[in-house]
Amino acid sequence: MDSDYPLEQTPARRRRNKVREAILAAAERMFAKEGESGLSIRRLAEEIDYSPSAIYKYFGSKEELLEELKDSFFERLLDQVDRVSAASRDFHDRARACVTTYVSTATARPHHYAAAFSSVPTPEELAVRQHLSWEDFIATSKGQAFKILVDLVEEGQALGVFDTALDPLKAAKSIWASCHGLALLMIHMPILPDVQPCPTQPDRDFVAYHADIVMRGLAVPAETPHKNGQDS
Amino acid sequence: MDSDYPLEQTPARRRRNKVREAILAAAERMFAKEGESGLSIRRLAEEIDYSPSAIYKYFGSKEELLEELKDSFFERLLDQVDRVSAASRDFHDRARACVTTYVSTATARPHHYAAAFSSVPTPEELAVRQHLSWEDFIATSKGQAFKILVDLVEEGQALGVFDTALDPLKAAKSIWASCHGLALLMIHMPILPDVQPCPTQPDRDFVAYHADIVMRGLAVPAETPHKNGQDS
DNA sequence: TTCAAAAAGTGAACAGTGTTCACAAAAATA
DNA sequence: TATTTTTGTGAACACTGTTCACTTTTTGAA
Repeated sequence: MDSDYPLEQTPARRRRNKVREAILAAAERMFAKEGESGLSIRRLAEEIDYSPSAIYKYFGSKEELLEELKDSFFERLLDQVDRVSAASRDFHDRARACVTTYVSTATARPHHYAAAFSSVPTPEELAVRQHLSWEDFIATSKGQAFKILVDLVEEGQALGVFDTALDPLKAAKSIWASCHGLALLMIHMPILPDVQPCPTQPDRDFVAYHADIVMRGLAVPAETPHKNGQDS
Repeated sequence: MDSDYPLEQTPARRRRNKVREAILAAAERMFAKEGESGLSIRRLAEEIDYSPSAIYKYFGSKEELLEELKDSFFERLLDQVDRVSAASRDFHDRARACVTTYVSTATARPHHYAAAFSSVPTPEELAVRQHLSWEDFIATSKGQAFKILVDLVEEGQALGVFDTALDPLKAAKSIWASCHGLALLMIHMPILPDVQPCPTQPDRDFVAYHADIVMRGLAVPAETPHKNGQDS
C-alpha cells in the first residue's frame, strides 16, 4: 500500500487531491454566483476540462459535492463566530458581535447559507432523527453552533444579565431562530424597509439593533410580575 | 364577446376553469408532499390525464404555476393571522396568537412556506427592487404581513406595553425575523431539542414561549438605563 | 344550418439535466 | 517486464421543461 511514503501523501494522492480541489473550487465559484440550479455537473466538467463522468471518480453524486460545499461553509461560519466571540471581553459586546458576525457571514454567501438549511425532511427521516442523542447532535456543526448559544446564555445568566428563570436550551433556540430569521429575511426579502440606509452596507446597523432587541428579550424582567406564565 | 352571459361565466370558461383547478389541485397535492423537485409537469399531466403540452395552455411555465401555489398559500397564511388577530381582545393574547398562528400555518405546509421565501435575487434584480415605493410594497401579500406587524407594534406602544423609543418599522422587522426564523428552524432542523416534548404536536408550546420572549424584547425597559445605545 | 375562426389538446422533437457503464489509456505495483 | 489498479472517456439511459406544427373540438356569426 503506502510502501515508501510512510505518513506523507504519495504523489498520486497529491495529484488526485489537486483535481479534487479544482472541482471544488469551480463548483464553489458557480454555486456562489448562481446557486444550486446554476451548478451543473456538465458545465462544471466543461469548466475544468474534464468529462462529466470524471467528476464521479471524485464525488459519488452532485448531492455529495453540494454537501461538502455547504458543510465547509458552515464550518467557516462557525469559525468566524468563534473568533469574534473570543475577541470581545465585555459580555454585551461579545453577544452582539456573535449575532452580527453570524448574520453578516450568512448574508455574504446567500446561496450557501440558504442551502445549508434547505432540506425538508420526510416523515420517515423525521422519525429516524427523533431517536438522536444529544451527543450525536452537538457533534455536528449545527450542534456546535447551538452549543455556543447555550453557553452564551448560561454565561449571561451567571452574570445576572439574563433571566435565570429561562431554560438555557429554550433561550438558545429562541436566539438562533431570531438570528436565522434575520439572515434569511435579508437574503430573500431585501425589499423590507431599511430605515437608516447605509449605501455601502445596507442593513448593517439593523443587525446590531436586532441583536439588542433579542438580548433584551432574555434580560431580567421588570419589577411587574404581571401574568407572564413563563416556563410553567 | 360575452353576448348572452352578461356577468356570469360562459360554459366554456367554466369548463376551462375546471381544468385549471384540476391542474392546480394535483400540483398542490404533489408539491405539498414532495416539494418543488417532486412536482414535474410530466407527472402532473399524467395524473390528470392530459398531455404535458396541455399544461402550457393554462400556465406559461412551471415557474408561473408554482408562483400561484405559493401566492395562494401566503394569502391563506395572512388570512389565518388576520382572523385570530380579530378574535382576541387582550393585546398580549392577540400578539401571541398572531405569532403562533403564523408559525403553525407555516410549519403545517413546510414546502409551501420555504418556497415562498426561496428566491435569491441577483444583483440586477436587487438594483431594480431598490427603487420600489412603500405603496407598491404594502400592496403585495408580504407587504401586508409587514403592515400587520407595524400596526401591532404601534398599538402596543399606544397601550404602554412596548417601548415608544423603538421605531415601529424596525421593531416590526425584528419581530418578523424572529417568527420567520423559528418557522424555518422547525421546518429544516426538527432535530433541535424539544425540551418539553408533546407527542402529538411537538414544539407547539415552544412557539408561544418564543413569542413571549420576542415581546419582552420590545417591552419598556427596566429602570436601569445602563449603556443601551438604542436608536441612537 | 353552414362555415370560418378561435380554442383545446396532442405527439414529436429540442436542449438540457444527473448518472451509469463498458471500455481505453495511464500509472503504480509486483 | 508483466499485471493490476487507477484515471478518464464517450455513448447511452432516463429523466426534466418547453416549443411547435398539427389535429380535433368548440364557438359565434352569416
